[in-house]
Amino acid sequence: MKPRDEHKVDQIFDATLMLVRERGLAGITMSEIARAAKIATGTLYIYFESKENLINELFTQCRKSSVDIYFTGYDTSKSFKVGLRTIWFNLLEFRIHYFEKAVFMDQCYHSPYITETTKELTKKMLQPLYKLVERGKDEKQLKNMDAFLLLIFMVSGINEYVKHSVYSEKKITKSSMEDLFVLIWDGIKA
Amino acid sequence: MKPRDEHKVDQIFDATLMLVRERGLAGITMSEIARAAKIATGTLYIYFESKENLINELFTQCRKSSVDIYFTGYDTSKSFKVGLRTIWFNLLEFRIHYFEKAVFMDQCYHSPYITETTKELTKKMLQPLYKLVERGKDEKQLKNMDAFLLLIFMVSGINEYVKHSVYSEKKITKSSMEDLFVLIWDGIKA
DNA sequence: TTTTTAAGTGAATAATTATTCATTTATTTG
DNA sequence: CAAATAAATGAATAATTATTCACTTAAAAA
Repeated sequence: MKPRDEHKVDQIFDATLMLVRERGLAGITMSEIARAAKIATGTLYIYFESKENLINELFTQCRKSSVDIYFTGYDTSKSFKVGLRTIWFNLLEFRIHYFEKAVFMDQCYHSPYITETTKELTKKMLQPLYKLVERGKDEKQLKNMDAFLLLIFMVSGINEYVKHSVYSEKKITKSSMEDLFVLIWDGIKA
Repeated sequence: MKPRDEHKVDQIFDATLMLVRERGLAGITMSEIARAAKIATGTLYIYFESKENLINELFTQCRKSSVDIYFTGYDTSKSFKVGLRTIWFNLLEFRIHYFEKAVFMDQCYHSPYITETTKELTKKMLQPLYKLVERGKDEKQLKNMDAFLLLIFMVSGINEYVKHSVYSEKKITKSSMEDLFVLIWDGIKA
C-alpha cells in the first residue's frame, strides 16, 4: 500500500493561500490550485472531498495557527500592560508573517464557504482578549468604555496597517510597530 | 422606440450589493442578480456588457458616492481639529449608511475584477485626508509620526467597528461613535 | 519477488454559470 | 393608428469549472 504523502496537504494549502492572496477567493479554481501545488487535479480529491471542504479545512488550520501565535508567551500573572503588549505584538506578528493566511481568513468570512458555526468558533477565539480588556478596566488602566469598543479599537489598526504596508510596499519596521502601539495605548489608557 | 428604464441600473446595483453582502463576491451569479433585481437575465446584458463590467461600474459608483460623502461640509479654512472631526464622522457615516457598498468595495479590492488602475484611483481619493494629517503635524497638534501611519490608524477603527457592530447586531449609538473618536484623538494628539 | 492496496494522473464527464438570441412587449414617431 | 425601434424576456447555447474514473505508479506486506 502506498501511503499518503501528508506533505501534500501543505502543498495544497500553500498553493491556495498564494492564489487567494493574488486573485481573491472569487478567482480560484481547483485546476489552478492543483497546478500551483504541482499535482494532478484528481489528487486534490484524494485529500479533500470538495472545493468547499478544502477551503473549510484550510480555514480551520489558519484559525488554529493564529490562536497558537496570539497567546504565545502570554502569562496572566504578569501585569496588565505586559499582557496587553504581548498579545498585541503577537497579533501583529501573525498578520505580518502569515499575511496570506490573514487575507484568506478575511475573505472567507464573507463568503458562502464558511458556515455560521465556524464563524461562531472564530469569535470565541477572542474571548481571552476580551477578558484581558475587562481586567484593564477593573484595574483602572483603561478608559471606562465598552469593552467591545476598546477591543475593536486595539485590534483594528493592526489589520489595516499591515495590509496597506504590504500593498503599497512600505517596509514594516520595528519602530513603526512601536509607534502604532503608542497610538493605541495613548488612546485606550485611562 | 422604447426608452431605457434608467431606474433599472439602480435595481441591478442594489440587488448586487445585497447579494454580495449576504454571500460575498465569490458567491454571486448573473441569474441570481437578475432574480434579485426582478428582471430577466438577458436584460442585464442590455445595461452591462459582462459580469466583469457590471462589477467595475458598481465599484466606480460606490467610490464616487463615498468621496461625495467623505468631504461633505469639509472646509479647509476651519481649524484642523474641526476638519478632522468632519471628515472622520463622514467616513463613519458612509460605513454605517452604505454598509453594503463598503463591504462590496472591500471584497472587490482583493478580486480579479478590479484592475490596478482602478486601485490607484481609489488610493488617490485619500489624498486630501493625507494633506489634512500633514497639516495637523505642521500645527503640532498631532504626534510627530509617519503621516501614513497616523492616517491608517485614524481610519482603520471605523471599518472594523462598523463591521463588527453589524455582524454581532450591536447597536451603533451616537455616544459610542463619540467614544471611538475620543480613542482615536487621544491616540494621535501630540 | 510477487501481490496487494491505495496514491497519483489527467482526460472525460457533469454541473454550473455566463452569454446569446429568437421572440414578445412597450414606447415613440410620423 | 400603424410602423419602427429598442427594451425585455427566458430558454438555448457556450464557456468555464468541479468532480469522476479508468488507468498507471509506488510503496508495503506477504
